[in-house]
Amino acid sequence: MIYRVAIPTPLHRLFDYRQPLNEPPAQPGCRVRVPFGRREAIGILVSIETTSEFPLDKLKPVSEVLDQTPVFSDDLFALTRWAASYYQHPLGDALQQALPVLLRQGQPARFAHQTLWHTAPDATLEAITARAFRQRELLQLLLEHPGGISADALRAEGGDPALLKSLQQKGLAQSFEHHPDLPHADLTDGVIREAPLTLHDEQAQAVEAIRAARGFSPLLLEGVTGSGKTEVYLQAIQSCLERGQQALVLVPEIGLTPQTLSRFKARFRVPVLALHSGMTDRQRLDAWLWAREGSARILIGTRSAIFTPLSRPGLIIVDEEHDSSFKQQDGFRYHARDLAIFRANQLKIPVVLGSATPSLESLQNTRSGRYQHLHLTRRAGNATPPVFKLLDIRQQTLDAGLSAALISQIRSHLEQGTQVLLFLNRRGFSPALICHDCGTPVDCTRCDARMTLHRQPPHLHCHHCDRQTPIPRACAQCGSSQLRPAGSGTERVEDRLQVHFPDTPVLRVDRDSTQRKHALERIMQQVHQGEPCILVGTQMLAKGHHFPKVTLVAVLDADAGLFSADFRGMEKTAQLILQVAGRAGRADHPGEVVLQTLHAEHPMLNTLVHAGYEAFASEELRLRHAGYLPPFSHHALIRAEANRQGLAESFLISLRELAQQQQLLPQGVQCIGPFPAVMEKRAGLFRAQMLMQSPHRPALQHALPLLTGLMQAHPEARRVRWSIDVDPIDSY
DNA sequence: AACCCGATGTAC
DNA sequence: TACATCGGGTTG
Repeated sequence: MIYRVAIPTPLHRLFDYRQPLNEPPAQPGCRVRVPFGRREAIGILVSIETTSEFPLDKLKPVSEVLDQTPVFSDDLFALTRWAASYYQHPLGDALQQALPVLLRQGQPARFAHQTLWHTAPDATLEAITARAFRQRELLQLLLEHPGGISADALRAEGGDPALLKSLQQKGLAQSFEHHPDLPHADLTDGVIREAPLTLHDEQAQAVEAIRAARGFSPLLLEGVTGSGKTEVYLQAIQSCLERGQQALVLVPEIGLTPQTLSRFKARFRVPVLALHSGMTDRQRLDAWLWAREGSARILIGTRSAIFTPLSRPGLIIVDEEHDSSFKQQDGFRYHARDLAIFRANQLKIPVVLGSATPSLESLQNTRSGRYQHLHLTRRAGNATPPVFKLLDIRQQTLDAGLSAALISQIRSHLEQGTQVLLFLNRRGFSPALICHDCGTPVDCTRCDARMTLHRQPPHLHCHHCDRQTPIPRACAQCGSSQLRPAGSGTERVEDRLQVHFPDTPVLRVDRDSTQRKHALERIMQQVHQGEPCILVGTQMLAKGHHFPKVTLVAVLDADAGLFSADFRGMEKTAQLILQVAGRAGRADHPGEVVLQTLHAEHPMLNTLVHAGYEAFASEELRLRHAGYLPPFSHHALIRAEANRQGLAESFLISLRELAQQQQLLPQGVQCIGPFPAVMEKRAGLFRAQMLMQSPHRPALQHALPLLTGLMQAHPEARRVRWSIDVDPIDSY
């Protein structure tokens, strides 16, 4: 028998091994330890063959089969294999990434075992002489913990675990292996702990539609901020739990706030488990095992949680489905939302995509009838929607990005005793440091980019490659000492606001100000006390948190994404603006949203703020259709990078020529480019890209492995690093 | 990718 | 002479 094994390497092929002697055949989906070159690797057994293309006498035997039962169930195996093929990623690497870290490292697929100690059934304190008072102390502690206690916990309570052996020899203490209990495993009285909220009409209809869904049913839940999407999720999950099934909830990277988790835990008695980056590898493996055995009933996690095994799957929810963090941006570039659709189809269960600002892809899927469209247009609790205003800043002098009109508006809101939120998606003090005598900016030596000036602490920082340098005292070009900051980031806005409003706290929220542990928590605590304050921040502010006392939201640079080279720029801008706007005002305080813009007549901005997201999306879809852009065509972006200029581009030109000579591109598959990346040099590498486009997804899918084959065999591939991004969401 | 090998460059 | 760096090759 020959084992065909997928090994985590960048190689797009599998490797054959001999079955170890005197061992029963292993099942596909099991991990195997194999010799690989001069090292060992852990691979996944993909199939068992009777023949090999490779000379039989050169096959090495598998060193060890690591699993009795496969770590890949049939459905997860199929999902991951499909994803590897769809995203043109080597199977071995894709399979590895679908597993928890400890399983990748070859640890057994078992729960953590802890050795606990307890007393023997008839042990009493009198059995120990008063002279052995340390042993008596220890026995006393054991008697206080009839359920068992670990050696470490004994030490923490002042006992000496070294004496456990003596107690054991006297027959007074015993050790046992403990498999940790699943948290919140309280199933005595049904699944509900806390009564559900009363639904308004639209919510009730949405819950009903999800409950009525049978088999594979994709639903798009489009609900404005504050319309109660989460309550819809909770009640849909309730039905799923009552049928004895499990629910998988995917959230964006920053979306997994403790509040979200505690809301699920407060509602249900069933075990709710989170899967996120803050957990230890052991915690993640335990959660994976609990999900697989079916005892974890609700799984909430980010992108990679789509690969969680479920024994009784009933419902998948993707919250904030438009969020780009569902797409992995390097290596195995899968989109968790799209894999969620695949998985729901495979498992024949409903999948709910929820968002206030759905992606155009999902909206188009509702139009074509593939997804059912559910709407929540009303805000819960009579909250009024915010009022939008485009603030024309043409010919206005700006003070660190703030117009005089905005400053006076901030003042009037603060005087009413409410809070203000300013959004600027640019951290640091200023995005450039420019010589006032000769006009030369300080550039990053490794990127085609300006260095960003930071003042807290003072240094220059390249946001593209992370290079940091001290602030130069003179211009490298002309020697002048007149280096001045140009433009403003959050630090500078914070500074100027503090000058304008010396008596009001100005709280900056960005990656820099929240690096220290609990820094963000502390800021949030201050905001929630409700005193007037000004929040200044990047997109960190736009997600997750709600600020009921904020009555004014201002987007300082609404034009930032308006004219980007990326055709998705407008969509992303609209989603971000509405997301930020949604932070403001609840119930009694109607919110006001001010967008500072140089393009107050911009048709799309006007459609967005005056007619709403659906109207905006219709218009944007019309433009995409006219331009043969996604979702009306499908893209795969071939990226290449090399350490010398021109190499990456010539590699792609050669690829294109080879593909055309060999007629590898089916009818309708168009090749656009190659062209240098928008920022050609980044982190010392010169980058180029070529776009493959087709109105017909299968045609594109047919061409991609052929292109991959060409690139792998290409002699230049030694000097050029290439990758394929299927369904890219940003070019760069 | 991780690892090896051989050729060439360079610090001492 | 010892070592670092680069290009090229291999993985069953």
